[in-house]
Parts: sequence; C-alpha cells; structure tokens
Amino acid sequence: MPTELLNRTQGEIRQRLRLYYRTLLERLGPQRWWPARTRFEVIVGAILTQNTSWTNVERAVAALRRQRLLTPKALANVPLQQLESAIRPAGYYRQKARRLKAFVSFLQEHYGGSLRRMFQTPTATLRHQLLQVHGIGPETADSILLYAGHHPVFVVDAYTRRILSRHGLLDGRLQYEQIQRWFEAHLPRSAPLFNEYHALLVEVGKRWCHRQQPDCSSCPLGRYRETAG
DNA sequence: GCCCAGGTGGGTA
DNA sequence: TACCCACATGGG
Repeated sequence: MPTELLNRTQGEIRQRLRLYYRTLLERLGPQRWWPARTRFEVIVGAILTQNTSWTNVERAVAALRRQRLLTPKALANVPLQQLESAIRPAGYYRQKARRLKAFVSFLQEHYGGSLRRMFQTPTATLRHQLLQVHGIGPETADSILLYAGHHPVFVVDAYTRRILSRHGLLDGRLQYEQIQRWFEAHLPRSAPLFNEYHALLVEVGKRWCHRQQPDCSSCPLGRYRETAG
C-alpha cells in the first residue's frame, strides 16, 4: 500500500498542504492553542481530552483549579478518590485519575518534579519516555511535547486522518507514526506551524468533517476535495 | 433514545 | 499484526 493514494509527487503534496494551511488560516484565523494558563495545565488537559469533548474537559479543569490541584505536587498528594471526583465531568474519570497520577509520578522520578528539566530533554528521548507512562499514547505524548514543550512534532488525531483520507491525500488506515512522518516530511519542521496546523484541522473536523455525512459544501476545504477518500 | 467526542490499554486469533 | 472491547460524561 503506497503512502499516498493518488500517485502524487512530493511537490504536489507539499503544495497541497501549504494551500490547506493558508486557506484555513485565512478563513478561521489563528486558533491560539493550547487553551490553558500553564504548561502543566496543558498536560492535564491533554490527558483529560482523550476521546472527550473539550467542553467536558473545561469543567474538570475548572474543578481542579478551584481545588488548587493544577500543580504536579498537588496532584501527587491529592487522594485518588478526590481526584476522581473533581474530574468526573471529563468522563473515564477513574482511568484518567490514574493516568494523571502516573504522569506526576513519572515527572517526580525522572525529573525531580521539574517540567523545565523535562522539556530540556531531546525530543526523541522524551517522547520515548512519555510513551512508557501508563495512559499516555502517541497523540497525548505529542500534544504534551508540542503544546506544553514547544517541541516540533506533528500531532495526529482522528480528524487529521479523516480529513486527509477523505481528500485522497493519504490512507487513513496507516499507523500513527506513519502519518506523522508523512506530515513532517512535507512541512518545514516548525513548532509554531505544527501548533497552528493541527489546531486548524481539529476545528475543521469539529465543524464540517463528522464521522457520518461530512458537510463539504460549507467546509473551507470542500472545493479541494477529490475522489478516492 | 441515539450518536458523538482533540484515545489508550488489554485481550484474542 | 489486526481487530475487538471497556472506559463515562455531557451535548446535539
């Protein structure tokens, strides 16, 4: 199975990716991700938003803030049941409470609780370490690296797969790292660019590219969609 | 009531 | 490797 469905040249893919970015930025404006006040809040949000709508995550984050739990130390010390109760609106709250605990344990053990030290680690090394933490998979690890640490990694999510495969640009069944490499091979390696591009794709996904019945007529990218999606 | 949401890990063939 | 499934709340 070739990486690209429609037998495009590398140049054509790069041109298409630039066109999409320019179009979305023009039509939707900068998304200014990640919506959070601190780096640690980005990490907490990245875990809480796993397969969950952002509005539900916001309630959970607000509860954590009210209880002054938005620091590594506070999360490490809070009883599990209290943490579960605080993040309940985000769903999967029992799993996610353990995942938050797992991350702050990792941070303490490897970096003495210091996010600054953690993010000084080379990208590939830190990504590998994050993937060892229970409950942190590739998308969460990359969201942490990019949006909390400003490391230049492209974040792939369900919307990214859906949009690009419906446009016939890549095979949505490819593995996470394959799709990530595809983006990173065709775009300048820039954290601000990766930040904005992923955020724009999520906005497109939320508004126009649902699982069933995409609304391509009003989607800013609709006119560029071709067959073989 | 139904489908969906900014995934992940565990189990099975 | 490639599927299945559980996990859970809240909005449309």
